[in-house]
Amino acid sequence: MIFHPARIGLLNKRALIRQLRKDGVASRAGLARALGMSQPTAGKIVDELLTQEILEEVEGAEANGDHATRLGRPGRQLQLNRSQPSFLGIQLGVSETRLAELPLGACDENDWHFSFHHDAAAANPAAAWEKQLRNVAKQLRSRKFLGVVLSVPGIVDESARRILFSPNIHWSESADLCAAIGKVWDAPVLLVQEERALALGYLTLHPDQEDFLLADFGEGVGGAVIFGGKPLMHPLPISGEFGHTPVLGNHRRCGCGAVGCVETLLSTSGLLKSFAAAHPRQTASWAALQKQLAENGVEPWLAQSLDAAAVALAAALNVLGLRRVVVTGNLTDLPPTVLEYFSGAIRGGAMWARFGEVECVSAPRNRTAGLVAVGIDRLILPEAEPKLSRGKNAATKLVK
Amino acid sequence: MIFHPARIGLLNKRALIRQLRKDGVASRAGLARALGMSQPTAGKIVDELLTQEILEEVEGAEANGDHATRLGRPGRQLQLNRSQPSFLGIQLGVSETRLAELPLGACDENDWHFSFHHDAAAANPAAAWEKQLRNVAKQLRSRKFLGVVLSVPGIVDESARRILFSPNIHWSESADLCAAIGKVWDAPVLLVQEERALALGYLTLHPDQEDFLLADFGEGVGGAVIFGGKPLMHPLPISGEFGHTPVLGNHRRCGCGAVGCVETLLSTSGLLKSFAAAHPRQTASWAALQKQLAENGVEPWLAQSLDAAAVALAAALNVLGLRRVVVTGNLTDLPPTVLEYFSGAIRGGAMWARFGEVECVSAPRNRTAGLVAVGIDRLILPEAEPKLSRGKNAATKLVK
DNA sequence: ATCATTTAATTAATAAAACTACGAAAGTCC
DNA sequence: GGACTTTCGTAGTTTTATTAATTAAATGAT
Repeated sequence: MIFHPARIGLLNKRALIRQLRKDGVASRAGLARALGMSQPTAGKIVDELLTQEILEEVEGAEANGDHATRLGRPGRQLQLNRSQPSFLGIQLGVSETRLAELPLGACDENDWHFSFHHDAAAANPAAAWEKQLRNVAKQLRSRKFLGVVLSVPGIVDESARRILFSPNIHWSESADLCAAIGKVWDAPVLLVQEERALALGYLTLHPDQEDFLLADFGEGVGGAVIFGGKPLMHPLPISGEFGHTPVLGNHRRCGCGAVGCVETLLSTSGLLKSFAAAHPRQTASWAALQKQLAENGVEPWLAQSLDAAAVALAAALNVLGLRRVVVTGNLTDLPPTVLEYFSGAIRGGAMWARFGEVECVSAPRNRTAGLVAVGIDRLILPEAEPKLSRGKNAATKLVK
Repeated sequence: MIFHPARIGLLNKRALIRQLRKDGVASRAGLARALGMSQPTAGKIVDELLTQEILEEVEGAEANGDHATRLGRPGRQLQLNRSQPSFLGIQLGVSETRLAELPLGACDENDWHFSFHHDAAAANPAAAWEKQLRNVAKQLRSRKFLGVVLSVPGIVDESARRILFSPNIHWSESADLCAAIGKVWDAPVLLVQEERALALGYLTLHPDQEDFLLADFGEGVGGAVIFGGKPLMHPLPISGEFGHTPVLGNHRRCGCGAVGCVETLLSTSGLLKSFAAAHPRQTASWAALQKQLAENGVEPWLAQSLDAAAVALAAALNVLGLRRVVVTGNLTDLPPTVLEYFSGAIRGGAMWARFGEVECVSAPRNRTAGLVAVGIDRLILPEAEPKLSRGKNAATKLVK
């Protein structure tokens, strides 16, 4: 990326919004201080964002943060616009799609306003899906959005907005869901890999934690890395996929086509399968599993699976130089001893544990916050368009 | 990092030098084209770098690259200064230290001009080392360098210039080697983790390959990641350490304090140990190992070790979204079947192998090129000094 | 109640860096 | 030798952020 003056304004604007997302509420002066820019600059950016209705002034708010002062003229506090929905968030689940109208600021809670079940038996599931979308569209208060953000599990090419591989929602691979959404709502459509959205959601709610690996356990097992406060982006449309690391000695077939993946052991169905194998007489239900583990602690079959996943995670931590794992999904829904064991196993393999603390925390899934973060990053602040800069000189020359 | 006009010039200068390192030789116009900047800008930057003697004009050279044209006024070709050494490179090995005077451009070959063995038995090994440095200094043609770059194996805090942990050169941990160098040569001293230097060296010689994981096998086992043409930098002073990922079922003690690390299986000594265990009657020498493998192919004991390392690497590839592994060190010194087996094992665990090509190539170690790359990046172009920008406003305020 | 103090926000002038446009220089091709 | 093409440098413009100075709005002491 080449920098010219016309571009750097955007970068500072981006930094300011990011800071404001961290602080929640801040004044022009506070932002300037935190970012190391001059007050006139911060003021000018804020004014611009106010006219765009991306920010709004907040009345009764007091300055928070370290620099809380009582003296002097009080700053006019600012926040990301909460008064109106800016984005439409859509979560494509395995059997269900959920939708929510999302304002730019403050979506701590995971309240999805609409949902419908998929009709996988339909002749054309994608068409049926689009029809249900239209149905929802009628019920929405707002017609117009800054953008629509769709989160999808599996392997996703976010820039090309294509679903490359989705073992549990196969029908979504051939369908161009973004195009379908574009037909229903007249707004730019963004596609996000699900775990990346979860990681960004965690980041929004814990803005101080700028480096971690999020590991999500559900129908599948996957993850995402936040590195320096930003999602680790990748040359390939694949990343965070520790769940498809093979476990030596494990021979279960995985949905991805390989054999022995971590996912076959620790996905919901994988856990139940192992549970059933270890306790043939019990009903292999999630409730029974919870009860069994609550009574007996981490049984050997589970310990082995956790050890294997921990090695894959530790390998990633060691290579990336991270020290924090955030666990979401089904593992957080089992007795706490399970997560304790898992934490210990990760620490055992993470090299940094020999020098300092390695943390492994559990967290609820925070999709909405993540979807908003994606929308802000990619729509409000169209950061890098290297084509634009490069194309102007290089491309025309080449054509010629 | 906050951007103001005074800063962005550096970024473009950095981009230009990087491009020139890629191309080897290029004209002002060619650089402007490649980088998408205007010709006046490129010209101005080049002029500045010429007066600093970082670049030099080259006489008889023809334009190379895709855009080779015969028409029009021929461009004056430029290259990184080769006519005089700019950096002093020092490689701290286990038993030996090697030194080389390095020009900015063109150090394809690994010719080290000076070397000496360590006196580990000395009462004060660090002082003995410094003395030997002085000895070398007398023999050097050049007294004055832009900088001295020291590469060290182990765990290194590059910004603090401290060696935190070096299992094979323990005496280096307590000694402040950079300070010692600073006493001998009056120039800024940079510290680089060895594998990172190797990775940067590979990048210099293969500038088109911007994303890969380098895995080095020697006295220890370690690696480094190049991500988007830059070394993946890390919040912790630790990264690339796939060698210290535990292998389930392996109980060898590792120099790092843990048990079962990959390194205990695939370091030179680890390989010989396994070889000896598998063939008690043979002499456990490297030559014997080579011979045995050349005759018998990859034996089961080796296959197991390679499989384990491959899983750790695959986990990292999957999480990072990479598709290329560059192998250096002792593994490249064994019969080719070994690397073939290893490649296959990595492909088996790398998820991208199900969708496209995963490459695993071997390469010689290229330290000198890496040391130069480090010197250029950190000395000639002092990129990010967030303190500077931030401190001016924030710090003074706080003090006050 | 008034005034000094402190912090916030705005305005004006300055500096840095990149861009476009134009023209001179230095080759090739006919 | 002239037409053409490409390179390189100069001049003037634009964008952006900075510093310095000014106005605004609160607290606290006399």
